[in-house]
Amino acid sequence: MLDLKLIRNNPDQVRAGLNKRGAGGLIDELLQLDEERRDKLAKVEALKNKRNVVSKEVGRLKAAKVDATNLINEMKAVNEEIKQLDGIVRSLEEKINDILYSLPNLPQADVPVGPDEAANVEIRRWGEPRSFSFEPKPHWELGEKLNLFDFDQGAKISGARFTVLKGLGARLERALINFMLDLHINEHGYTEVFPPFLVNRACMVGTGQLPKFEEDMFKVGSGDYYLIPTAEVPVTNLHREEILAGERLPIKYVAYTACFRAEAGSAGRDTRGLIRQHQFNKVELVKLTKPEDSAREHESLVQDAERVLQLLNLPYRVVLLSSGDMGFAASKCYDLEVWLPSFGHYREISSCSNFEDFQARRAHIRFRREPEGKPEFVHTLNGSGLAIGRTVAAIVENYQQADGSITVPEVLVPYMGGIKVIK
RNA sequence: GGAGAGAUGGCUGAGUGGUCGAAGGCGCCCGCCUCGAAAGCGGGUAGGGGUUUACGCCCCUCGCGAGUUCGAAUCUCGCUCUCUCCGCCA
Repeated sequence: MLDLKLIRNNPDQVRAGLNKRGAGGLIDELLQLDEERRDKLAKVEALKNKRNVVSKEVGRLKAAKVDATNLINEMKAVNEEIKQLDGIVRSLEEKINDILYSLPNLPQADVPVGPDEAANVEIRRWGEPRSFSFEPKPHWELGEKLNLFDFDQGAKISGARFTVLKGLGARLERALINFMLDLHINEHGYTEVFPPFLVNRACMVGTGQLPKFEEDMFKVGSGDYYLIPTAEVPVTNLHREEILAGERLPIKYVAYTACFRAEAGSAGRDTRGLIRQHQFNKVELVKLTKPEDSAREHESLVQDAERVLQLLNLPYRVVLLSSGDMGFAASKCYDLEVWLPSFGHYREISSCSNFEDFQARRAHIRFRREPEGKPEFVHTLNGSGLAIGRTVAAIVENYQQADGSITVPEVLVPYMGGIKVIK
């Protein structure tokens, strides 16, 4: 959520920023509603002040056994007026909040401007895509042949976009989860968190999934529960409504969770294989930082995610997303794209975003620099480190042999119980 | 699921209709004392919103939401959460 005071004081700057994302149209309406609200608020607060003063006077008169009927009757009339004005103020606030909650974050100055991924900028590449002496097969073919995944059974027990992992396929999934967690915990200094996979609505609003993207979420039962689309939601919201001591920052969490996405609007895309599933596993990195540190922490978060691909020896590139391709809440976002031989190009495997204070303002996550200092909003960041299913796909495809077997990346062998080849 | 108890500031804990945003204690901050520290002494110490060049002033908030009243932390109703006991259960 953007700061209403910032919009009030710098409407042109905000409008320009939002226009980079095609979302600047509501600012004038917002300003008008804001002005009207403040006008009505001043009126109703003056009346409330009068009520408070007179009520105290009534108390004094009664204590002195003096009749106060006139004052009481006068306040009854004032109360009617307060009630009416309060209603107007509340409905104006609802309209203001509806707009504020629907506005995306402002892009940072160095974010390339453009409507979609065509404007993204490649930052760097690591590793050389392997040249095959044979025609490389897609991961779904290799995996089904080796009995690592079963797409038909996934469809039978659940539906489209669900997959059953079996045998060494399930083992590989679990090995990757443990490998990534260990790396980030032991070498990158993150604290492990294992959160619930169901969260309440306030969490979803806090990180920006709601109210705008309800159709992408799975809602559970009659209650207030949502299946998490990413660990970002529960982990960032750990500190919702809190004021943290400044010396605790930066806070760095790593969490393995399953993730659940309705994939509304993705019908027909990536229908084969592990690339786009309703349920997938992911190891997620989350940081809470002081505002002045978030840019630096963003870069180091990307490097922490890159380290996973480097250790797995998977070729990848880092892409800076354009203003139009970034997620709703992001101010700046790097994607890590891994080389997939079956596609013949790079494919997103991690998304590392700096949200600045956008989520913190929604979720009321603040900190105090000094013990007596004023609370300020933290900056929140997160990134996949990495998406497990896409990593499995990348390993299967990049490590495939002519005979259809898969070499296990060296760092994973201990996590695979010493198995070096999947055949 | 059944029965009962509770929810007040960073923590603890008073407060059952009026001057209470809230006593006391702890913690924290500033000062005095000290070579320095501790102890002691004095003062300060919630969040949000509106307004103001500023000092300041005003409004709201005692789990959340309604209601009664001129006036609610205090009374009424609903909800959420926590604790104890029983049942069920991985």
